[in-house]
Amino acid sequence: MVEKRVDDRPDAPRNMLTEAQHILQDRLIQLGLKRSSQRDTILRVFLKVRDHLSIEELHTLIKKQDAAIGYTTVYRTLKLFVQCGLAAEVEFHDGVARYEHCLNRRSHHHMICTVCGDSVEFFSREIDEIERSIGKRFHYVTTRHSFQIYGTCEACQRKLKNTATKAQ
Amino acid sequence: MVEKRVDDRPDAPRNMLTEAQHILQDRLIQLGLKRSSQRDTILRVFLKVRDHLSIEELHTLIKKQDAAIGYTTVYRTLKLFVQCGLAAEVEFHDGVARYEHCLNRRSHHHMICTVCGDSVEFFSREIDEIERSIGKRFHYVTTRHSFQIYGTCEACQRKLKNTATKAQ
DNA sequence: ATTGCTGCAAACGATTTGCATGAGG
DNA sequence: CCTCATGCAAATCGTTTGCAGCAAT
Repeated sequence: MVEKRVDDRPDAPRNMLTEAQHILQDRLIQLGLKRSSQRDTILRVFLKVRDHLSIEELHTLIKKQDAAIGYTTVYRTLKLFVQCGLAAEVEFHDGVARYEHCLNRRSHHHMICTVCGDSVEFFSREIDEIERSIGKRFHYVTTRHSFQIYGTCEACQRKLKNTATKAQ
Repeated sequence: MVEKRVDDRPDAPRNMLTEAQHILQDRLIQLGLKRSSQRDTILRVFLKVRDHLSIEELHTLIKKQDAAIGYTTVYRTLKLFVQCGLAAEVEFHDGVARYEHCLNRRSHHHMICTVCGDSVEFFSREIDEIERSIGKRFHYVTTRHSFQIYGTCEACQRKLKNTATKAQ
């Protein structure tokens, strides 16, 4: 439940790391904070991974680069990345925080299988428009929204059907 | 932070309680479970309240009817209500579970002020349509979705502006 | 030098569970 | 009677915090 696709394809360009490092660096200075080798390592690993990882999953990957990095640091650093606009929390609403990087990433949403936990990404322009118009109607300054669809994926539907045959 | 509007208006009809009691009763039998005075009391209080309450808020209200009812029972009972289709969990993503009743209740969503925690309900037919079409496209059997908008309400915008005047 | 960062262990807060007892059918 | 429901206290789990020592500027 830990290995995730690592991205070495052209659409996760080498220079995304550089870009992210600059953003982080600038933001650290703005906030009066400091660089650290741990933050560098965590950023590097985080950017290599596609999709959303829990802190635990991330920590497992990070320890392969530097076994000394602790759980707490990963928590703290991911929060920092969110502040810097490098990461976004994904709300799967299953009791664990998940993060994905949001650099060069279109706004998207997730549909989650409640049986196996798998998920697919989808895009929807309407949703952004709804945020805008509802915010306007009720005089809210909106900052973000959260949208996810829950259901059962094709594979799990099949599995459930097979299990159900004798029960029927 | 506990008192909530209690509904004695015509659109929360007397017989909603009766209807809910029947649904609960039927479902209990289906599941091989039993009635109890606690479950009755919790249902009665729960239905009287509009909007979404945390377990803590609910427990406070419930204790006024029967001081002996424990925290745990409220947790367990609300889960049961969800199973029975009487309640739905509201996902505000602030670390506490909130429930609202979903009897005779149009599907709706929430926009939440991240400063004061206040929220407004809104309706959107498009969202239901998006669930349907995305589910179809990826061959998911969808069961529900979760959508909320986060931002700052009008009152908090004013307050923030006032606080900012000297900082500027 | 000063201040922020780290890792560990302990604290935390919401929720869940184990268990002895009580109530419902 | 048998089974489920209850209330309490203890356990759990993800996350946060306090703190002493280390690292960055």
